[in-house]
Amino acid sequence: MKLTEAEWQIMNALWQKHPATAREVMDRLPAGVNWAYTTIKTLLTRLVEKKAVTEAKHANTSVYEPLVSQQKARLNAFRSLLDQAFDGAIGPLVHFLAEEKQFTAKEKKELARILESEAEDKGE
Amino acid sequence: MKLTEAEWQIMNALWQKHPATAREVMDRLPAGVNWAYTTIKTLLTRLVEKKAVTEAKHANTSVYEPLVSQQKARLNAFRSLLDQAFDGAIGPLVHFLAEEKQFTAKEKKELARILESEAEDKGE
DNA sequence: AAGATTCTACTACATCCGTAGAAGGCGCCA
DNA sequence: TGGCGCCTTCTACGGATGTAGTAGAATCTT
Repeated sequence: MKLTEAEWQIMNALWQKHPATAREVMDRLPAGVNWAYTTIKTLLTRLVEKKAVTEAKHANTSVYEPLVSQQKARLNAFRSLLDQAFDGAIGPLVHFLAEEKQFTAKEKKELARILESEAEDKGE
Repeated sequence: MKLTEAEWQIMNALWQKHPATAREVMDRLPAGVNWAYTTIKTLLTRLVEKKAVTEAKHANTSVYEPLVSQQKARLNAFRSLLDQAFDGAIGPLVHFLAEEKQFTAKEKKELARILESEAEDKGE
């Protein structure tokens, strides 16, 4: 289940609170994304076809609900990135993050801390 | 500079060793990617247009060289993922990784260790 | 030097993606 | 009851992407 960029916008809005109507989704899109209402509808329809979302009618209005969890979608996206850009392994990503000045020491420390504690929990 | 999936394959092969000819790139594509020679050429041409790669002629054969470093491309991809799927912040990614059972404790520990040491180096 | 091999440039084409307009249906308000 | 406004479904369309064929030029091979 690969989402396109535009579809991510929709899903992000939908995950925020659902079920939701197309108009609600529209209102929750980030400022700067000024799509026509029908654009949202088109995207939602495509997402329904893709089985990423369900559609239910209430009176004459469709109400949408995510079928794919945010966690799952994130995992897919993360894996794809790993496969595509980091040889499919966490090692190279780690390396990259370590090299990367773009992230603050604080961010890195936080990441490290959480991962560390997680690792402890599971015991090696 | 956004690379498409197919383009990543080419770039990955090119970063491995360069300059390289189209045929060399072809030979280095992962098993399972069995594209026609002309497909590779098309992709390389598009990458040249995008200025992600340079092309130089040696006799009648083109030799290609990446113009965009792997590090840079990775950063772009990583940032895109962050923006698209993780609210543009490292925090949610951290959370996600922590939740995610998909990664072994070992991987997490490694990630943690490297990030930790990096953070130390820079001092907070 | 002729045939085989390999390149290159160009063209092609189906599908996907972003983005939306048009036209018709339904409920609400004056 | 005639609009007004919102909803729906269908259709569209240009540009990006994946994937490759063709034809002619250059080069190697014997």
